[in-house]
Amino acid sequence: MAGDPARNRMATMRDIAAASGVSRSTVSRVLNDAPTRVPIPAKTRERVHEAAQRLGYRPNPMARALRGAPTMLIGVIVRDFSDPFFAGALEALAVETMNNGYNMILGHAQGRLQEGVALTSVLETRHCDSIIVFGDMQDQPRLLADLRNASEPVVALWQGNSPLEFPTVDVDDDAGVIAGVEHLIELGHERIGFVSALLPGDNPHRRDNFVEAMTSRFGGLPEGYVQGCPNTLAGGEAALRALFSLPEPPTAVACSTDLSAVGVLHAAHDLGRIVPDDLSVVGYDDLMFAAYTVPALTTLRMPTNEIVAEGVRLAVELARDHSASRAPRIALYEPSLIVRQSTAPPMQRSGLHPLQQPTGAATTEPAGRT
Amino acid sequence: MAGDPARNRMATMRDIAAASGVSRSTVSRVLNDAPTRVPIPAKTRERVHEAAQRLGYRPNPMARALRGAPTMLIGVIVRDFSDPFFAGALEALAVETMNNGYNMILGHAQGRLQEGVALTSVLETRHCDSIIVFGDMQDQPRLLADLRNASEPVVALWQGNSPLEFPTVDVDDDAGVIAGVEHLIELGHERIGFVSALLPGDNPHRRDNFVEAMTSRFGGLPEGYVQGCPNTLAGGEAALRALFSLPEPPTAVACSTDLSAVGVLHAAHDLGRIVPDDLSVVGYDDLMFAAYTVPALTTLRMPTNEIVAEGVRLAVELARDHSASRAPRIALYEPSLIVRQSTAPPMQRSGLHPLQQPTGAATTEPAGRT
DNA sequence: GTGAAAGCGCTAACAC
DNA sequence: GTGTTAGCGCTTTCAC
Repeated sequence: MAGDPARNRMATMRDIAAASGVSRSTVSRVLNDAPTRVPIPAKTRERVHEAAQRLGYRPNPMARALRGAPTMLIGVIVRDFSDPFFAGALEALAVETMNNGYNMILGHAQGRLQEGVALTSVLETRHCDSIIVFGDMQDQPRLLADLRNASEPVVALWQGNSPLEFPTVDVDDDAGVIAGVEHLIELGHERIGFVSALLPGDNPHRRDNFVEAMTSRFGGLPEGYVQGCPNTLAGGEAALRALFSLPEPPTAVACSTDLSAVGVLHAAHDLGRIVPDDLSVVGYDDLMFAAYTVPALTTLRMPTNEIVAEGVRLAVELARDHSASRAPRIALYEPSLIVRQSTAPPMQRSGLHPLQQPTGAATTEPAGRT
Repeated sequence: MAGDPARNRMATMRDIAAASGVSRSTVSRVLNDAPTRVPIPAKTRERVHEAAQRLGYRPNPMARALRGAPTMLIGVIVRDFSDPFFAGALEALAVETMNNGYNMILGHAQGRLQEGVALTSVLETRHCDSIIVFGDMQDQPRLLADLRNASEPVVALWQGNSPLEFPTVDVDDDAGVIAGVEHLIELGHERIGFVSALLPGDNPHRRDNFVEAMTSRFGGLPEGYVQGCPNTLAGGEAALRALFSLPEPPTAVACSTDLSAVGVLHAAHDLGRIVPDDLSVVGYDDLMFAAYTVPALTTLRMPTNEIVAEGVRLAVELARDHSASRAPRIALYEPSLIVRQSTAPPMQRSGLHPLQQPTGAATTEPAGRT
């Protein structure tokens, strides 16, 4: 009665060995196509495979891992994926890890925790072959320290301008911000404001690039032209209201994220300003929604898939090749400007005080089907 | 020379035993606070703990799992999280699993594969204590069959109207659709169209509810008033264009997702229709962006956090209590209507052919700060 | 050509 | 009070 494997138990090599009349080692050799000095006869292989098939055998990854085999798991630590940009990048990551035969195990570094999170509370690391850190973690010193000491290789994506501690893949924010500003300048704008949506823990890298670009171009920047805000729709909204309450508001606004840019568009609409006639807006990220805002948003698109692919490639390489260099280094990818309907030359009414009402009738956007 | 543990190796119980002069079993007992007949003296415990601390000991989860201990991993199979709704729900899931002391391991059911995906290619299941399926998987029969046969308990969230095969938590779509339609009817609308954005593999549940509600209310529905489309911004856009090319277009449109509703708003704007004056729009999902569309979208909000919490609770319960019932059953949660600025009473110009140009000057939305 | 045996790190039943 | 031992499922020498 206790002869065959209990109905509920997963078939093991022992079961196959019993069923096919060979020993466990032979089963292992056959199933793994292990190199063997003298070939195992086809008949034996046949029997083993048949039994494995019939019993629905699947190797136990835990037992393999215990013997040092890779778990084929990549740990991903994410700071905050309510951010729609990260949500999109995360999907790319899921697909890419799968294409490499890995699964993704997700840890969530909730920013709210006071003292800082320990790695082990975010991710049971010893499951993973390597770790990908996703987003800026500068306000999680404890976590970073744990990562530094982790035995698994760590790869960082979109680390902002955190100090370079791991092999890193990121977007070239200098080039992106400059491309956005250049675009506005070419259109004839000079009074260009900046909405600096701060990701939690992020240093204002994009903002600094903006200030530098404007300073080197125009020799300076009016007081109040850079507005910091949280990276939310409401944040962008508030920032635009602040910009428009300046004595001489900008004719164009560059935003450090599309999320804040959508808030800016909304606020402009509320204030009765027509985009792009009264105000040009440039975003950053090219979220899915950017093409469908009213009007469609001019923005910077990062090569997200390439960045993610390179990150996964690195993570896999470091996991496989224990001797590969884990030295901090960075690979940068260029964003590209996507021009849509939210940018146009400034209207010629330089003398007009910006807080005066704009002309009464709103003009309809050009339909612009893409 | 080979005395102390190799520099690079993770400390094991054997090391602690050696360092503190006790046996491995004692170490295990102390570290796990195992119930013991005769108490272990505080001094011994002290020594063991100290050694563990000093050596940076952390238990090897693989070894534990091999002995049947839970892995504290919940597998999550997601069909498509480019859908912003799923992205949001996924974050709730990540937080909730962490709050329960679990990590989430993510598998992505890529719809593109011809034959259908096998569970094992999506998720190395034997890592997980239980599995949560996220979204409708009807077009993945192979995957569903594997799930049915899986030894881990399976919980389904947002399964649409797939046949009930697992313990399931979902939103009450009947109530949601009816609430949306009732709202439009109360405003005075009678010509109400429906944009049925189809999630991949989804049967048109929300659509059927709509048709039923309208039929029972008005005795029928004009030809072409239900437009199917893919669940994308472009899909919603195309659907609205189709509705407006009907001889008698609707004065209001209910959409089965916010994503399509944003496309509808965009298309209305392109067509020179003012929302809500010329057209009322109701969405479904209350995406983060819904409050910031132009104009802000009236929509249905699901109690996402509650649904997710219940799903995780179930998954954890089934993982812990092997004898708990895994019988298919469903828990439904009610969505609630969020009224914003995209709905209003229809304009009184019933005779006007809807393809005539609307009045020339666009009227500015009421600012409506919330 | 194949089997026996050891051991990965941990736990639990059973000694002493 | 604590140590010994066996075994979770698998791989891998080594022996026959």
